[in-house]
Amino acid sequence: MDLYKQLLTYNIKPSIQRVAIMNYLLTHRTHPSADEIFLKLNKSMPTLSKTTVYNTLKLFAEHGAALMLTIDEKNVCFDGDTSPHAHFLCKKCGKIYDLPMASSAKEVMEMKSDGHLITEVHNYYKGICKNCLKDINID
Amino acid sequence: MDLYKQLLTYNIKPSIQRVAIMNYLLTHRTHPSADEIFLKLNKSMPTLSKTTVYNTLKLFAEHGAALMLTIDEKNVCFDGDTSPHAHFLCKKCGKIYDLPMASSAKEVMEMKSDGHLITEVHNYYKGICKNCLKDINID
DNA sequence: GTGCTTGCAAATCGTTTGCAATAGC
DNA sequence: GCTATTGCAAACGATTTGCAAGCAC
Repeated sequence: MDLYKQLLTYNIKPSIQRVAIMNYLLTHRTHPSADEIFLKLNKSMPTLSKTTVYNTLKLFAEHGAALMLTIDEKNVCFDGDTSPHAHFLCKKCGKIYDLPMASSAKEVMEMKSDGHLITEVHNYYKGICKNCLKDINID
Repeated sequence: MDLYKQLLTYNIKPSIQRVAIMNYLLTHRTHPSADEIFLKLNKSMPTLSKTTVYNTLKLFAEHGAALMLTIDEKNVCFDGDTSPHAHFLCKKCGKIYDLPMASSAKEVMEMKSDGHLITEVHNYYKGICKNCLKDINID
């Protein structure tokens, strides 16, 4: 399995659980919370514990294998896509969408960092998504 | 008192508690959490309740009188400065600093919003602040 | 005196911790 | 066998809720 190697490149020892969680992240680009991942995977892996999901996601984030998003004030969410991109949270339906990151956002910010060492860039946008806008217009 | 009028411009009925909390936000630009505000104000207002602090901050955020920041995964923080600017969280000392927002970040993003209606822009940066960097270099 | 605001106590819920059982080299 | 990983149950802590008392116009 390919995910095995991929975890190793991040210096993460692969285990059944870790591979399953990474696989979930990469095949479900919905920016799930730890609880969502647990609930879904628990169906096919009944012995999986919530603790392991939390431990694993934290490990992934620390090793750069996943992004930890704090866009939603209720839950921390996770993203298996670590390439630079922005996120949009719909305040109506709660979905998180990917958006392209403003092209030079990273470079511009390094100039404006005021002497701080920046290691993470998070661009969050909030509002009403196009699907919810549609529903509102119909009303 | 000036804050009285200011709250009214946001359609917020001023009360002793609300004025005190807004005053704290405007005189302490440290991006405090609800709990921090409560602990500080409680000294001079012993009857103030934590519930009121939470209610008030939520009200402020809904009326655009303050920003609700989710940069820190532990606590929601609040900012009385509602002008467009970015935030930097130091992973070592936990302090949140203000940074100028990349000049055209807002405009660029409206072009790239993919049909969603954007009402809030949050630019978060994380890393090590210049003061903590200094300490590390001395070691 | 009606409606909004406050404040207390309890509940909620996402997340973390302690620790024993287990798996992998 | 030793070390890292897992999983359960309990703890934790930030935030919310229910509701009664207080305040303002």
